[in-house]
Amino acid sequence: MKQNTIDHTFDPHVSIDCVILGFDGESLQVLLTRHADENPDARYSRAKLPGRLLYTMENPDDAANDIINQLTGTRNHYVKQFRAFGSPTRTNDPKDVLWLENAINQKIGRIVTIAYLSVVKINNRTHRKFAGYEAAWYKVNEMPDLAFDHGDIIREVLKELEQLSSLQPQVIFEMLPAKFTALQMRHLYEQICGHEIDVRNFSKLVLSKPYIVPLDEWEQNVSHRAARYYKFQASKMKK
Amino acid sequence: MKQNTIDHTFDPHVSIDCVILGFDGESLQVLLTRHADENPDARYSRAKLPGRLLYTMENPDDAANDIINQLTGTRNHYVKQFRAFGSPTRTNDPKDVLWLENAINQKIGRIVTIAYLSVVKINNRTHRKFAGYEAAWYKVNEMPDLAFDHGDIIREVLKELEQLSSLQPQVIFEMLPAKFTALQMRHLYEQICGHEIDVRNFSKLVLSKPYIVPLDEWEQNVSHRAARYYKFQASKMKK
DNA sequence: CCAAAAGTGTTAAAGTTACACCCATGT
DNA sequence: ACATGGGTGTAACTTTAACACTTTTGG
Repeated sequence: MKQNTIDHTFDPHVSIDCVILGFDGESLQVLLTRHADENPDARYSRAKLPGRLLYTMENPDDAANDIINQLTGTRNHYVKQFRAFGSPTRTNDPKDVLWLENAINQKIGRIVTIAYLSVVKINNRTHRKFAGYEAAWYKVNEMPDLAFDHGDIIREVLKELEQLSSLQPQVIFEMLPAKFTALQMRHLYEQICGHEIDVRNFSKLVLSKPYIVPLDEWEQNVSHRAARYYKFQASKMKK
Repeated sequence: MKQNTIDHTFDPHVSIDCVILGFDGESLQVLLTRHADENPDARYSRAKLPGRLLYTMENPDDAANDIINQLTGTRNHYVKQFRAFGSPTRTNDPKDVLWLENAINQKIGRIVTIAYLSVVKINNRTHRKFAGYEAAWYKVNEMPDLAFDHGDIIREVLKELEQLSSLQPQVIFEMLPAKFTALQMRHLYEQICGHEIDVRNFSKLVLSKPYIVPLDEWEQNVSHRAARYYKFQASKMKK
C-alpha cells in the first residue's frame, strides 16, 4: 500500500499517535517509546505514544498502520481511529518543547494529533528499536509520566476500549494468544472493565458463546488442576 | 471565551465541520449551508456541513462552538467531537476544488477535518445567513448531494448518535422542546434507531424514567384526544 | 496433606418483547 | 358517525447478579 516512492515531506500541523494495547496474560499493557540514549538528558526522557507527523497527502489510517507495523511487525492488527486532540496548549510543556523542536527541526505551533486505538498480541518482536527510539510495554496501571497530553489520550482510549469490547467482542481476541485459558480471558475482561468478575457467571456468559470453542488441550506442568485451552472462531460470530 | 482580539490567521491543513442535528417533531434534520448566490453557478451549488478552517492556535472545540453559535444563536448546546477525516482524496472532487480554492484563496492540498456532533432545538433563529452563505435544515432521509465527504461524515455521525442516545439519554432532550408529547419523543427515538417502536413498550420504558416528568398540561385544539406534555428534569438522572 | 486454581448450578430480580382494545376530541 | 391519535396491562422470555463447594494436580 505504501510505496518507498511516496513524498516524505510534511507540514508540522497534524500528527498521528497510536495507543497500542496488549495483554500479557495478567495485565493490560500499552506500548510506549522512549529516546534510546543510554544516559538520557532529562529533557529527552519522558515516554511518549508512538507516533509521528503526518506526511503531505498521506492517509492518516495508513500512517497509523505504518507506525504499528514498525513497532510490532504485524500487518493484520485491529486499529481504529479514536479522535483528534488539538488543544493549543497540548505541546506547551517546557519539558516537551525542546524535544519537539529538536525532533522536527523547526519552530512548532500547535499540533493537532489524531489518536488511534490498536490492540495486538504481545510477542518478542514488539520491543523494537527504531530511529533512536526504543519501545517498551508498560502496565496501564503503572504508566510513567508521559509527554504532552499522552496520558489523557491513553485514559480516554481505555474508556473507549471498554465500550468497544462489549459492542465488538472480537477485539478481545486480538489481544489474547491463539490458545488461551478461561482465566486469561477473565483477567483481560477484568482489566478492561476495571472490576472483578464472578467466576461462575463468567463461565456461563462467555463460554456459552459459539465463537469461543474449547480445545482438547490442557495446561502442562502446573501445580494445580490444569486449565483447558480455548480458541476464538470468528466464523461463528453472527451479524 | 473567544475574543475579537484573537489572531485569525490559519494554515490550510485542518478544518472543523459540524453535524448539527435537530428535530421538528417528526423528522430528524441536519443543518447544511449553501452559497447564498441567487442564481448560483453550478460549481458553488453543493450543500456542505457548516465549518471552516481552524485558526492558528485556536482550540478545535472552541471553533466548533463558534460555528454552532453563529448558525443557531445558542451558547449552551450539546457538542462532542466525533472524529477526524483525512483521506488525501477527500477534497479532490472537481466539483469542490474550484469552490475550495476560491474560498480559501490559495492552492489546497489535503485538509484534515475534525467532525463534531451537535444536537440543538430547532427554532426560528436557526436559518441564518452569514458571510455569503445561508443555512437550512434538511431531513436526514432527504439530504441533497453533498460536497467533499460530508455525506459520509453525516452517515457515520448518525450511527454514533444511536449509540450516544442509549448511553446518554440527555442528548435526546437537547433536541426536543422544553415541553413535549410522548408521540414526539417516540418519533425522535424511531428516527434515531431507524425502526418503529411499540407504543405500549415505549410508554413503560420511557415514561417510567424519573427524569421524564409529566406536566398538568395537554395539547390544545387537536382533532383527537389531547396528548399530555412532559418535561425533562436533568437533576433526576443518576450516576 | 496442603496450596492453588479449575470447574460447576440455582435462584431471584430486572429488563425486554409481543400483542389489542377502548377513549377523547374535532369535523 | 368517523377519523385521528391517546392511553393502557399481561405473560413469556431473556439477561443479569448473587452466591459455595468439590476436583485436580504438583510439591
